[in-house]
Amino acid sequence: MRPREGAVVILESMDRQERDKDSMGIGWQGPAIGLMDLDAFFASVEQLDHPEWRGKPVIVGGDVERRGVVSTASYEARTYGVHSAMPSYQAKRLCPNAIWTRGHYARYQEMSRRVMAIVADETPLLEQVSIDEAFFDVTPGRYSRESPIDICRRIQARVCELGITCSIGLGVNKTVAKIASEREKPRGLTVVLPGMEASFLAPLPVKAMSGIGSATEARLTELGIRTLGQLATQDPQVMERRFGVFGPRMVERAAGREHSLVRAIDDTEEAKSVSNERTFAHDLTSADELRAAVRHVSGLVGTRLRAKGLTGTQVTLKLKMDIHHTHTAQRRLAHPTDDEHVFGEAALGLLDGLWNEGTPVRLVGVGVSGFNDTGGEQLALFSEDATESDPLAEKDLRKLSVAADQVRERFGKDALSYGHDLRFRE
DNA sequence: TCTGGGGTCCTAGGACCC
DNA sequence: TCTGGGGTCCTAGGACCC
Repeated sequence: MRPREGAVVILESMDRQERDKDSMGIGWQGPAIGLMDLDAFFASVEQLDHPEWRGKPVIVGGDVERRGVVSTASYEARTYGVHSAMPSYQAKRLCPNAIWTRGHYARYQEMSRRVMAIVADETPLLEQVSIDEAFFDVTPGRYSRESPIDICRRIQARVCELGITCSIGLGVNKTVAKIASEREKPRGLTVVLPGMEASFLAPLPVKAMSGIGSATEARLTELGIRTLGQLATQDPQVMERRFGVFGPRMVERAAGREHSLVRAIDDTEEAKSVSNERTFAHDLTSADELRAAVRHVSGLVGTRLRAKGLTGTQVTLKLKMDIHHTHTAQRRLAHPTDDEHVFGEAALGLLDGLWNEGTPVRLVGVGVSGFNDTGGEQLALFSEDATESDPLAEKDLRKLSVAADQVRERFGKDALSYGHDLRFRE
């Protein structure tokens, strides 16, 4: 796959001569931050792996029957109006002929690692922000004297060789780079030259800036603030009273005055929490079903904790009754654990406080956090909980969990299930 | 036949301590 | 005749991101 011709958009007012000077790497003043975003990433990998799907609408997402949503739509599917986070039933209506797949996450991760390795090879300082996005620092003179624009072009060309494409935004800070990357997609390179950030940002709606979602957008609209230009002229103190620490930061970022640091992060950085959740095709209403679901989801979390070598002391139970009503409860454990028999029982203990028998539940989530904590030892003195006060039984149950991991590892994740797994329909 | 699943960060209120 | 105020920790919920 070749980079598209003519997709470079340089937002500036320099004349030709100035631009040539920049190509030699001496024209860029100040920091140069890039944001690389893979184009329709999951769908593109599917099209790479299934040549017969190329040029056709492909949707990676959940089943209609399971109340799923679209994860990624290929550009062909987008022409029908399909986009990420759209309920699958809507997408199916808009584009009945689309090719559907639930996705292959391990494969996306593998491709992601190869892309990130390319970026890391071009500049030593990168901050991976998700599976398909990374900031990188190409400030002239810091790691190389080369033009930042040339480095971006080369990253795009090398990613293309993998069979997928990316878009890049380049500017003096992260806010500008991120918004620029969305300007021209797919395969775009949008450069906001130093000094141009205020005029680049000013006409854009506030929601274009990451960190401003629909709730903040609504509150800003109430104040008559619709564009980043308007946001940039607000009194930081007034904004702090209304929006907390985020207020003044919004103003700085909207004005293009943010000073960003690219923090070296890769995907091996330790997570702060591990959680799984399941939405059910049909709401759960009985205590039996619900308890079985909590145990099942706890098992998913336990397997991942053990694979990552993490033990935590904080367990969270999450129940979603309907789209607007979600409740969570947390409990601290006596000792760090990675065993669902321990934290799963604690999660079941939280159930009583959150749920009244008969209330329909559409989603059950279980999370474990507190990975650098030794646990609430003192509190354990008062624990009546059998699994917590009988260390021998606890150890035996963990052996069972590890054995189950190994069976699933060898024979597939459906090879083994506990009795409670059969008590509800996922 | 009406919106997933994986995360992070911030805030507000209550408990508790001094 | 009586309840301030600061600090810290914990918990629940909300906003946001991809």
